[in-house]
Amino acid sequence: MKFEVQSTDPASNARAGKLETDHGSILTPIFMPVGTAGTVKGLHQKELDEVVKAQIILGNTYHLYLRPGTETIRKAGGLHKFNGWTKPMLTDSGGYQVYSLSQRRKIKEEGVTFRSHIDGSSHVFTPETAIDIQREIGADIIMALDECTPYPCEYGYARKSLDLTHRWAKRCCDHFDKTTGRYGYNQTLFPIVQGSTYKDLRQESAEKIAELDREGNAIGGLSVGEPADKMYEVTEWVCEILPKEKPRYLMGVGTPTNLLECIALGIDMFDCVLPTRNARHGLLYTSNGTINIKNLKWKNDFSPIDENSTAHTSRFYSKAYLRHLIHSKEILGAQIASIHNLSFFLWLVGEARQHILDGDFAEWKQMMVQNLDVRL
RNA sequence: GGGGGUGCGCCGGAGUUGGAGAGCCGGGCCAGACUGUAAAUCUGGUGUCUCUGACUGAAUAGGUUCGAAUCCUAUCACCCCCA
Repeated sequence: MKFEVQSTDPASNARAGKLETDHGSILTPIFMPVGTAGTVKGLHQKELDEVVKAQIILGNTYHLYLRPGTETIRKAGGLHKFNGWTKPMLTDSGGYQVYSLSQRRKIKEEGVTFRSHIDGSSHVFTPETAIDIQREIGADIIMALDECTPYPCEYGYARKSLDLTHRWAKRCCDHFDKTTGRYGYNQTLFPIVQGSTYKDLRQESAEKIAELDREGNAIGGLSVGEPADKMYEVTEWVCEILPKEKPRYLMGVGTPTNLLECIALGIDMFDCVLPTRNARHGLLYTSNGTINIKNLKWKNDFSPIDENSTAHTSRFYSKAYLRHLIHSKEILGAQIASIHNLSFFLWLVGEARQHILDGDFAEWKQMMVQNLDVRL
């Protein structure tokens, strides 16, 4: 993998870059649609590529391991072959499930034991098996196993958890370096900064993670319920320490405003379920604000969903029709709304990149942020 | 035309066989939530008002009774059977 910072914004820490993988290059800053189970819910790969213009998508180790199972993905020839997405992919390690499925897991030094949410069976994920499984899934960028801590998190627990995450990160790196990709292209491993909302822990973590000297670094444990200002503050502490010449990935973030604020702090990569999940639940993002398309006020509004959208479906179909589809729980509604939101997110980071290249990102961001959180 | 039955919430169902319903379940509807996806999910609201409390309410109009959704009479609507 190669990463190059192409331009830096004069008035902030925002940068535009290019990340090259064996499945193609990624122009940053970038938003990565989440496709947990090997699919970005509701979209064909063709739509993801040609309409949404996604450059890289996510998969999830825990979910793919449980279903369809590692063996099936190996037999398919890797996840790219299995789902037909030929561009770059990234897999999360299962570290987020340590947080989201906290009722169903036990953490030990060796690793995490999950009780499957599908059939209740027990499965042990260690740093080593997390790497092995991700080698078999075959994403271009794979993640270290970490513990994503909740918010709020007591200092004592955050301290203990952070030390474990660091030991796991080291084991992930060691195991990664002893193994190779099985499908003939390169993979790269990103370790993850943790430390909850504590400055000393975050700074220590950023230093330790940077010392591992991988090709890119991630920030985890944010967007778990803390106020947005706290998220920005932590991101700022960490970005000051993580090397500038390597990509910085802020995991699980976020809203359009979150994206712009964190790009300004020096983040290059984002992923989040918000655009797809909220789309299915009827919340649409536009440059003028958000729309709850289920609201009565759109019942007879036959204007386009978003005349400024890059997606033809959002210019073609009306608000009233989409409202009807979502209300009726019609599959097409989820599809149109998901295409809409993802198109907007990809448009937004593309615009951000262009404004960084043009040198007026900071002003543009200030203007955009005024409207993004308005409820239309 | 004759006989029998049933009527309460926006809809469907349950329940109430003289003793305190603004009241059960589901749906609909109206809102809200959602951030490395156990999520096409979850939460709340859904008679009226001057709203920490009141008022009205069991098809409609009367009647019996201390007390009626429940019993009686008439009317209306719907369903079933017979002609």
